[in-house]
Amino acid sequence: MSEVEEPMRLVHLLRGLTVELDLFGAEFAARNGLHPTDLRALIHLLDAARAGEVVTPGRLGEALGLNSAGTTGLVDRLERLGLIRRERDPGDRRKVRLVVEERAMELGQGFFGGLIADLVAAMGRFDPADLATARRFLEAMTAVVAAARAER
Amino acid sequence: MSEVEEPMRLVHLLRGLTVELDLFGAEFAARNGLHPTDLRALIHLLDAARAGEVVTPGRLGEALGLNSAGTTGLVDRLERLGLIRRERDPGDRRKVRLVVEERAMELGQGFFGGLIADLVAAMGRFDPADLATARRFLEAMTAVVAAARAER
DNA sequence: ACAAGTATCTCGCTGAGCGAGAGACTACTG
DNA sequence: CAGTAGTCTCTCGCTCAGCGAGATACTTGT
Repeated sequence: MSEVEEPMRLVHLLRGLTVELDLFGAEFAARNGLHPTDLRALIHLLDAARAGEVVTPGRLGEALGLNSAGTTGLVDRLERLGLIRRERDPGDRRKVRLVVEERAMELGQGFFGGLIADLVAAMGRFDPADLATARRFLEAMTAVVAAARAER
Repeated sequence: MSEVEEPMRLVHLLRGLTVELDLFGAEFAARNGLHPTDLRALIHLLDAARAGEVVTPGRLGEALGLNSAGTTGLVDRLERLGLIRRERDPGDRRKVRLVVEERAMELGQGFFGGLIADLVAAMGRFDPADLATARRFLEAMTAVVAAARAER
């Protein structure tokens, strides 16, 4: 194995993996009458809910790279689908809290649940030292991409 | 480290990495007056060109999940930007060959070039055995996602 | 009380992508 | 070989996600 070939092979693997994950997400979204943006929003909202953070339309729009008008539309859509609910923040009445509904959790479970279980099962076939190596590797790659993004 | 925690941490790392890569791509696309779809198309076309494969609008649309009308629009856009050129297939005159222009290669280089160099440099700080492990890991995860996609 | 700042929403618009189907060409069948 | 079915691409009309500009409602500092 040449010293140049192996890294390139890994680069292509990384790209291929992101493509597969994107397609998986897009197909899941389409099957549930969502747009890719809706799914990304849902993921963001569920992550925040699990971390106990309050999400407002402003924060959500910023995370997804939408302007305020687009964000209002997105929130309208999610609300119409019964995935979230708007609630005025009692402390600062300019703000709106986006509350995740039960249905959204179930949808998220349907999306992630099976895939995560499969991924974890596949990881079970690696020994702990290898998983630690994989983790170091992924952390290094993520740091590189994040740095490239920040600098440009 | 618990036996359950480490895999979940890896799952989140994988997701985080794909998010970073997506955002990187989206920002690059926006800066060059492209839509995310255009960039995905460009990547597909460059991959095919490197592999010496002929791409037609039909194949491209299928790869990106677009219908024929959307594909025509996409190809129009890429042609207008001077990234590709349409050529009738002399063998089967129903088909159109999408020929990648020099400008597209340069754009692709601008997108991938720097990032790939950084990724490869970061990989250089791992020893070959670790890279082999990372590769096995990525191949396993890609296979899981591909299988999940195929089955649903 | 007033000005400046912040969070969200409304309005009108652009354009990506869809469904339906037309047009051009090829391949199969009797 | 004619006729018909199949394939590839494109056109037309439409829907709707997301944008820019600005209105509205509320908060904060003076």
